[in-house]
Amino acid sequence: MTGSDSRPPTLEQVANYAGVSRATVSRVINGVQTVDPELRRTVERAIAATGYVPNLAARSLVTGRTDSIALVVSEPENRGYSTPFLTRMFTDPFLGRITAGAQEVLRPLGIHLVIFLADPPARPHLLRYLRQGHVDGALLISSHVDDPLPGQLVELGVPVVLSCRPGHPVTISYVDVDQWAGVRMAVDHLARLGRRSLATITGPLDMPAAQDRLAAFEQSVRAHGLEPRHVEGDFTRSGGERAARRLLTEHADVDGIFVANDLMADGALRVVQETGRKVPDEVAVIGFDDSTAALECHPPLTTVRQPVEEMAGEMAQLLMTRIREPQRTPRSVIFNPELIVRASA
Amino acid sequence: MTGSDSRPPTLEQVANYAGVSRATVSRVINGVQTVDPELRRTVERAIAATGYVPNLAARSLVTGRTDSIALVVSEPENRGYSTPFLTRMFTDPFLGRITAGAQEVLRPLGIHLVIFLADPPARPHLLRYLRQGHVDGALLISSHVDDPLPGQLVELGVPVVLSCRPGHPVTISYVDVDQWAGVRMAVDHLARLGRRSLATITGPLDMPAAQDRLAAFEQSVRAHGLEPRHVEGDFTRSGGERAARRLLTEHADVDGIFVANDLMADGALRVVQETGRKVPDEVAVIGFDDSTAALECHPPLTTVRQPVEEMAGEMAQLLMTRIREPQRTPRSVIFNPELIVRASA
DNA sequence: ATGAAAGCGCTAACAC
DNA sequence: GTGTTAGCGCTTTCAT
Repeated sequence: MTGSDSRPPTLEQVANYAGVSRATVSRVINGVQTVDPELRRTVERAIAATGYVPNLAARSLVTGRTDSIALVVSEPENRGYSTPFLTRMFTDPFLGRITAGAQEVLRPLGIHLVIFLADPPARPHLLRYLRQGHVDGALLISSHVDDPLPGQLVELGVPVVLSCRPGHPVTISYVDVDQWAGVRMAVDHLARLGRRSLATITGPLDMPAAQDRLAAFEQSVRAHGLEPRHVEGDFTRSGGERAARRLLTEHADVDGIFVANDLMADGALRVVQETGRKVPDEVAVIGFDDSTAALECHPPLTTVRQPVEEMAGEMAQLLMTRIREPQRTPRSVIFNPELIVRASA
Repeated sequence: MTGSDSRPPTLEQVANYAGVSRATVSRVINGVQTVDPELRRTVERAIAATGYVPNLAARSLVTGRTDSIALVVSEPENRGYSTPFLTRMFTDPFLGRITAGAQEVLRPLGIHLVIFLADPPARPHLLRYLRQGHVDGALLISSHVDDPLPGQLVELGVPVVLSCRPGHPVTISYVDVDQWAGVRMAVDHLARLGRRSLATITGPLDMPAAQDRLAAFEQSVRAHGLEPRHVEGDFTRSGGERAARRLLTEHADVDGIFVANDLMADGALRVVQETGRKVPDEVAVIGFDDSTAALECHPPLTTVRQPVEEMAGEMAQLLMTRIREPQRTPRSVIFNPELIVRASA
């Protein structure tokens, strides 16, 4: 059946071929148990012979479901990043872990995960895409504090789960790591190593995660009777280099640095060593994430582990229950971080 | 209209609201010109008032189109990579450039681009997804030589364009860079610098692009009367480090290295310098891609530029014409590379 | 320029 | 356990 027929075979054609009704074929396709085993085999042969594939649009029109959900990575506006959005997304192992974790949960459910990268010019498309019912719901990653997307989606009635605490209060499920606990672990570790001149390289301070980590850093450092310092970075490797350079210039005496993600920590590590300082003896460095980048650092990076895969899996689960029971009030889940000690601190 | 109605408004409801027929509303929605301007405004008001959004499934059922295409990144089997597929995909800036280039073309056409990462466990899902008509066609990235996916898709009648020369001859459009020309530029440059002991770090040798670059390297080096050497890498940064370590052990006299992509070149650069060799004076290093990673290398990387964004744009264009005119024979387009000289060679 | 009506391919009641 | 039937929401002839 090397289909040169202009149109693909339909349920009806399969039914005719098998000498049964459309309903029976439909039942076989959908795995309904109440079908005579013999008839089922007849139908299955007919399906194979005709090369039949269900038409999704038709099914979706009647069921109202699409069995696919979107993983949306959104950036509300172009800030002064040196690297374009798409490059950043495809340079940080973070997204890969999210995808893997979500797929793990979705795959057994027969749900497709489609990835959607929404930089500013893509946003109108994204909204259309989601409103049109291409997907049953969305996992939303990122979110600068003033990202309007979460609100818009809720208003549109699209089931959504966020990847971290929303910037503004919205009635919405989210999953996050206990940022404060994680940062405190890092700071305590630095203090335990006897470091007294502590600084942090932050993420973009318009992102909730970056804000949380900075606030937690400052409080934890003060709790040790020390004076916190910080430089703003942008979560990229080269941003980490730049920030470290600035930090070492402004505060040459720093002996412990908490970097808000592993990618920047990698960059910072390089710069610290280029300036002739030994890691970890003269300057200890701790990252955040425990992504693959942490292992590729020289020396291997001590870092605060986020269970990203698990978190993404939980997001998927929250979303599925939200899709199934839209009126239930949103739940959120906070995960525990863990300090992974390697060679950099 | 904060829709607490269980079902979203339909065309019919808009028509009733506006006091016209469904056909007229449909025309307004689809921008058909033959509509009285006044009526059009009435309809537009009705659309706004009801908060109407077209139902994609219904439209798609009748038009047979979905106005979205998939960007599929496929890996046929798990080879012995040290890094998992998803991590690799989200660590190499390559995919981001592909996405950007494709979006550039697709966006003005109102076509959505959805990304689909297909590691081995996801493949059955992918096939179902594509067969079911979720998308009008697919841009297929990657392809190990024995990837069955291109063939399967062609057989299924899914319009496809490949990102590089297919491993096996298939009647299929593809876009590629002139690998031979690019590699020759790199080798000629090394020779011009007086390097006589040349080696290459290759990609996984089951990928056509890696094979092409190795073959081209060997021929170009021999053309200079020199003896080519090679070590197999895996296109990742840490793979580049490992390969470079092996290379320097086996051939301590190497003074020029062509690395099959920028990411591995970054790793190689690090290792070369760790062993006390100066770059470029003692060892010259040239990469391939001219991705953002090239600029972040220390020193900045001399590399062979692939116009990835343009190539992806061309892929999108080829795919769209293939979708519109399925019977036309597939066309392929080869792009010219360019040597970007920076500090590493 | 507008409306009426015929499906697109499928699922889900409902009858048998 | 199987078939019949009524739509799902939209586009698109075909009349008017």
